Amino acid sequence: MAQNDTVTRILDTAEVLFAERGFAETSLRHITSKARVNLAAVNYHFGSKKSLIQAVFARYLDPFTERFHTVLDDLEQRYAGEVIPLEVLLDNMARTVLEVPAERNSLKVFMRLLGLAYSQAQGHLRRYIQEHYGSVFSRFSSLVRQATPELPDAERFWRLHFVLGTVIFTLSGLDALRDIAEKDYGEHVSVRGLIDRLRPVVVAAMQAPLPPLETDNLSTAS
Amino acid sequence: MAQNDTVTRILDTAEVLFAERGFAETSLRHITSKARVNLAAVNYHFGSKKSLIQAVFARYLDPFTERFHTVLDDLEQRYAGEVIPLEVLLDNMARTVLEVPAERNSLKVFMRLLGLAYSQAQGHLRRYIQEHYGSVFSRFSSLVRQATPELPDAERFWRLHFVLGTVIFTLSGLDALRDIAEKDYGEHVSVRGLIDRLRPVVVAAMQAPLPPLETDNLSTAS
DNA sequence: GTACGTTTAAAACAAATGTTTATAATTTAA
DNA sequence: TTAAATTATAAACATTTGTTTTAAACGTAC
Repeated sequence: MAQNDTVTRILDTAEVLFAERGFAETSLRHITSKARVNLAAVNYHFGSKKSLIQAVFARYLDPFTERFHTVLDDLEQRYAGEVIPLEVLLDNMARTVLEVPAERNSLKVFMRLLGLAYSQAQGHLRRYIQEHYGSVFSRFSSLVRQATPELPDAERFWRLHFVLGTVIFTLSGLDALRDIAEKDYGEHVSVRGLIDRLRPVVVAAMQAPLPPLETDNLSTAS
Repeated sequence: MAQNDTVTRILDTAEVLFAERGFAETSLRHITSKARVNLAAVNYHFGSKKSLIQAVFARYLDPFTERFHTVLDDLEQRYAGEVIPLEVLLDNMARTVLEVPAERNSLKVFMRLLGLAYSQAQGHLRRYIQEHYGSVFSRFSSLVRQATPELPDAERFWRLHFVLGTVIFTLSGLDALRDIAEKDYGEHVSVRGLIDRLRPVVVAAMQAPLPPLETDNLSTAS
């Protein structure tokens, strides 16, 4: 057995199980038995379950950030000081997101993991992602800022997260939704088809008219 | 001690802890100790942890569906055969969602629970919600259909879920986002303020131009 | 081939989990 | 007031969890 075969097999199995059932609901014994690997191997190679979770993310996010940085480099060079249009930015991001997991297991797993990273407690994960990959997001949102000068900063911040919510929520719950869509509308939808559907919606969301100024600020509900 | 005091105290504590940490990450001992109630009380009053989770949801969703049905009754009567405009439908739904938890703990908890119901495994919960509250959603989406006749059925289906994703994702992760927004833009945002921000975005998303017809269907990625 | 660092293996550990049981306390009704 | 039903309590139960330990197998360089 090659030296890193165990590590790879653990990661391959873990990412699928995590995506299917969440982090807390997936035991190391489930992972190791399905991967046909000894239980202690996880702690030996990764140190702890937390580190394993982080390693699963790193295997997607490391190549993604690297590629996305060069994509942004290319764009900045091509537009040479000119403002990069919003749709170009969004399209390139989508394309990069699609490319990275294409070689590996599946995009579905990746998006589901991203959704979990948001929704599950796992404070250590949020910290890890923020710390290791926060800079790419900063660079991207700075470009988005130049592309949407008409938006107030706070408004753009919220809309980016609105859009992020749409994408992650949809793609991470894709399986269930796809089943319904296929049953009710007899239509098989691929991930790429979904992204074609998302594009006009996302662009329209970012370019929606500004909300009316809030005159009263006597908000009560927390 | 009043007879149902224990039940109420368990529910009050459980919903907060569930919303903070998720279902699997919240132990019955944590709930009962914080609620100053005996551990066995949960199994005595609710039967199991799963049933407790369902009861937490029922306490929000039962009054919501009841109210929303009468709201829809009123609307149908007021528009008497005429098509109810999309914005009216969305506004009324938002208002109903806001009203129900206003009297109780907080809207934040409710939305966070909804987000968890989607993202956590908890197959029993999805089944429970579908079975008990599926009819309201059916009625609502049928009205949305009449309000957006220009949308193909499948497209409307997906856009409704896009929008649902935005709202649940944003409101369920509200705390973290609000902290950032307040720190970076020095702006305190209330839930109602957020909904004012969401309204134009949601409407724009639903009315976005249709995606181009997909000519090639040779999708590869799963 | 021997010695040494690395990896795998089986077993055991300590802690935490949901649930059940047996008993005590309390409320309810007659 | 007393008998019965309901609710609260403490303890124990049986699993499951992540982690550690100890020893065996493996590979590699001298």
